[in-house]
Amino acid sequence: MNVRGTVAGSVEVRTVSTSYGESDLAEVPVQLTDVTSTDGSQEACDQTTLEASDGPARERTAELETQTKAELETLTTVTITCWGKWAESADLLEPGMEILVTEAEEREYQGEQQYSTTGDSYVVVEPDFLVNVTDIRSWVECPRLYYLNKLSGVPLNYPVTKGTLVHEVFGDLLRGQDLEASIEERIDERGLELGLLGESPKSVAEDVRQNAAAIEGWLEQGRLTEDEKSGDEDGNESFAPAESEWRSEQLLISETFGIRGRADAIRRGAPVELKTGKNLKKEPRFKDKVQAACYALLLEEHGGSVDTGTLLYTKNSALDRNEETGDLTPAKDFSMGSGLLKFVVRLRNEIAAMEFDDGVPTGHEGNAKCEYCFERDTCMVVSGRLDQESKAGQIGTALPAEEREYFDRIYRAIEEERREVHREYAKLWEQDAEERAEDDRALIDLEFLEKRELEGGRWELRARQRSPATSKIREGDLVLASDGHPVRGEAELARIERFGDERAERNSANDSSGPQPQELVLTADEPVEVTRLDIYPSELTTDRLLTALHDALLKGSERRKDVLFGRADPAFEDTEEVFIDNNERQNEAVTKAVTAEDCALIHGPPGTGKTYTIARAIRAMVERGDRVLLSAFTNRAVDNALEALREQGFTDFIRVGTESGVREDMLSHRLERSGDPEERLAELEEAQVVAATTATCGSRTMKEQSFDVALVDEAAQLTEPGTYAAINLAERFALVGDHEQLPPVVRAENELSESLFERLVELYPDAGVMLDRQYRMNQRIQVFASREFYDGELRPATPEVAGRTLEDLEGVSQDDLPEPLRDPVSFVDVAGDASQYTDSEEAARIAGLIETYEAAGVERESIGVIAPFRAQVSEIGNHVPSDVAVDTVDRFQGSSKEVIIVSFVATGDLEGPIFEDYRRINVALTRPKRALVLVGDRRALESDPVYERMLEWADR
DNA sequence: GCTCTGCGCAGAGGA
Repeated sequence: MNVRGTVAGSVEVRTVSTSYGESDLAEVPVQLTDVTSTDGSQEACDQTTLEASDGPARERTAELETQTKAELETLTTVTITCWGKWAESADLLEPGMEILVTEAEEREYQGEQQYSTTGDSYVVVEPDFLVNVTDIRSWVECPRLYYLNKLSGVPLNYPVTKGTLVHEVFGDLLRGQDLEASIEERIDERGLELGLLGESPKSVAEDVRQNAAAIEGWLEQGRLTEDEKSGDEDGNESFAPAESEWRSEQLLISETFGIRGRADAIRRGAPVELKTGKNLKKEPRFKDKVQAACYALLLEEHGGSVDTGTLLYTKNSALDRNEETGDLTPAKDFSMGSGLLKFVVRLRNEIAAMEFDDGVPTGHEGNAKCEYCFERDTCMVVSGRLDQESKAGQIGTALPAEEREYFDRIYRAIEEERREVHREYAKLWEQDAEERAEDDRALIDLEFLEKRELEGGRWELRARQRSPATSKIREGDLVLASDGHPVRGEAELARIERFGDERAERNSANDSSGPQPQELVLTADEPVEVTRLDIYPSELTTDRLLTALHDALLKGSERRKDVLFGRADPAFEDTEEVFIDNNERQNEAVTKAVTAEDCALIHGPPGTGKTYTIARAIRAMVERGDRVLLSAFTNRAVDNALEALREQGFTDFIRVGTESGVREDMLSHRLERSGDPEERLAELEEAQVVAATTATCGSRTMKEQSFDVALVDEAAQLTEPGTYAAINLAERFALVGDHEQLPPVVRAENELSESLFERLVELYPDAGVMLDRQYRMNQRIQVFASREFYDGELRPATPEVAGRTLEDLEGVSQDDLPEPLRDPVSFVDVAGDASQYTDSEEAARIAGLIETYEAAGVERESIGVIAPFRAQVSEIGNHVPSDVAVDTVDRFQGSSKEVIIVSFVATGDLEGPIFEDYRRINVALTRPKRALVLVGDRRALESDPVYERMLEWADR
């Protein structure tokens, strides 16, 4: 049986003598959460064990969860005895951690129920924490390596790029591709990367060819022996291996062992790992064996039974005949006993236990000799700066206490975010399909339509929704495509190429028959018969935040840090130049941005011409000879700023980003990754202005770039390390934002929810400027936001803006509106229904309001509806025509409409963070130009002072 | 409980 629970006390480890001799054991007090029988017959297929574990045991878990804390404390804890080497893993446990023991034995001892490990058992610490195979690999070599990779990332270097290329070509060969065609294509794809490395396609191709020769020879050899066995003599020219024998690059997740990774290849169910190094020894390198053993464990959970692995060292050639063995091939087969597999799980447990604590790791070295280590310098610098003990020694001086304290704090906060990502992974198997679909994290019950092999051996897969459903899955996303279950079934990492059938979209645009079932087109390495798609959680963002923090604190200039830590005031040059002559604050903002020697802060309330100001500042910087990085949290903001630049006649910029992220009208400026290395490099390096999201600024490519100035928009929506990702690349920086609007989106409540922008604005009021004239709202609309959020400083830029009404629009007559709606701000009292996140009465009333405005001549496209919850957004969507924009507050930020209707979904009380955060209401109320209608329950709104003032303003 | 954008995924390796 499998036993799972939460550690409820301290673990006792001791040595006892048994009939087999001395043995270690650890006694772990555990509060059981799950006991699953595994003694089913051998024939039992995966599906039945699956159902068994979803049955009574799950119900018991649910029962436990609903019990009160007090009740839980009185529950009896049981003892799990971990024998032998498992005592080492048990010794890592701390109260609160989760433990899973497979194939455990149950017995009664002195009236107490006990469990213990058996010879077939595995002990898994924190099983929900998925550890990467490559992390286990570096951990076994030296735990410091694991930290260093995590903290500072792996920079661009040729050996790594070459290794990647050889792997890609290997995969192509397995998929039956022609060698030369594959090499050419793969090198072309990495044009930009090779350009940055200063490599020519010709020499790289030669390198790859040499490595590939070893692979081809080996594949050919394997094919011959297979042919002999099967008597097949069809003389097939291609090296394409028999389909059933091989599988390339499979992503595997183990919910039992808490491991995930992608195997290079699988041959007859056993892992094959490719290494582009040379190894003339008889045995594979130990860390390589460990890596292969990880994949073996993963494959075993997916129904295989694995006892061998193969390592392919492609630098070995026939000339390198091994002295000892006479071995001619680059391949080394080795057997994997249960001892190795268990050792691997214990390594994995060490990482999982260490990551349970989210503090900065101190790190300890393995037995490897530091003098041979390629990471030695980085290792010494990190130990020196963080004042950690190091066998290799330390370089540099330790960070001052306040910086060290800050580093620790932000490190923890980022790790908390990472943990949230891990919780998302766990949900892949903890939630059932319906729950995931309800959470918008999966599309289920898809109808598989067809698969089509593409050139290059990949597959195009098509599926269709049986009924319309919403999800967070979008075009360009990477998803887990499965035939039913993302972890237990056949699953493959796939990219969403197209989402939505064009025909269906066109048909639904003009009727209100509601949403149509959508058609999906995906691409993947293998032809999965897709019936379900799950969002694939990614740690990429947290990884990049961590390296941005590392770079800012450990590698950043002292002057920069003096400013960040409040030890030196930002300095500015003098200038008499006037950049904008009709708006004093905008001119001051551009002046500050251009003359800043450290940093400038531009506070831009709604409609104050932020984007225009940014574009003007960039042009002025370029004129002074500066190379400028333009960045923002979202793609939309980056493209908006570029659009403003283009409107001002400036087009010497390059947009770096993904094809699906960059807006269509900016795609012509997008830097392609593929092509001629020198051309790509020139495009990037010769651009005066480079624009990318902050996430992209943390990419390997962008980290190779340097700038004079970084200008960051939407800075109030960025976490501190998120901001560093951009400003680390530049000497000076200017942040533009509004901390009275939406804060950063973070999963966990922590330090990351305050932006660097906000902190610096408070720290250095003199380095900042607030734009105070807005070009959007009728004066009456603007009053409340100005008073409530901007100390009354916000005012209309011109009399025209102050006095704008619907009457100015062509074909609109205010006389056709009912009296209350003639005022630019009005309130509609709706008693509302009792549901929590929707309100159908409000929705119906809003539909009526839209008809009223339409009757008065207002076009549907000029009207927007804002609701606090997505549920209400779709409720309203069911009531109103599809050409009226209906969205959440968050997604409306940055845009505006002539008429805005706000649905408050407020009945009874106003509890809930959505309403507590007044910044949200600021955003909602400042979207309209000419008319604002508030729809909600007066009594509920009056219960809060801010909303009460809002009503007074609307009532006037 | 609710809001939710990004990112070539994971891994590629030098003696």
